[in-house]
Amino acid sequence: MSKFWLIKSEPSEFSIDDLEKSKNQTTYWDGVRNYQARNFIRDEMKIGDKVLFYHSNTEPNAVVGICEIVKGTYPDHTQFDSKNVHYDPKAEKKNPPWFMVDIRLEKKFKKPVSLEDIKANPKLSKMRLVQRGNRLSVMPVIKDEFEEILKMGNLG
DNA sequence: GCCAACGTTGGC
DNA sequence: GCCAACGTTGGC
Repeated sequence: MSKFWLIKSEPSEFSIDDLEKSKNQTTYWDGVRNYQARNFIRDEMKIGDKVLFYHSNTEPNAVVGICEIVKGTYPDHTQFDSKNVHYDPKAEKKNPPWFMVDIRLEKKFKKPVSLEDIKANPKLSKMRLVQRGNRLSVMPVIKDEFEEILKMGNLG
């Protein structure tokens, strides 16, 4: 039974177009440095899970595509790389704190589903994305919400 | 650019 | 373990 997720990225850092241009339209999802998000990645994300790709801090903020997890959780190598912005000097190789998965682009929305549209849809009012003070870059989404967003993006 | 809402850090 | 100070996220 696969699960559903939403992951955020600032398009200036890594956009869905960057993912589209990546080899095999696949990338590793590095740089998560929040324990709650880490727990989702480490403990719950599985190959075959579906992921909404969300652009944050941009105009418009929107879900821009769907991805699939194609490689399960493994240590995020950037935590050990002192030249990387995500370097964590406290990370120990024997017991790495940070993990990542690989995602592959499945579909890019022709019409992105904007945050505004999501907020306007009562069926989506319980999504963590629209709840107060939410700052998680990785969050679970329930099946009904996932399918509703697909419909809104004309992919249902 | 502002700032609310968090998470993290570190002194005690 | 408390909590003030600080840093970050991310919508607006």
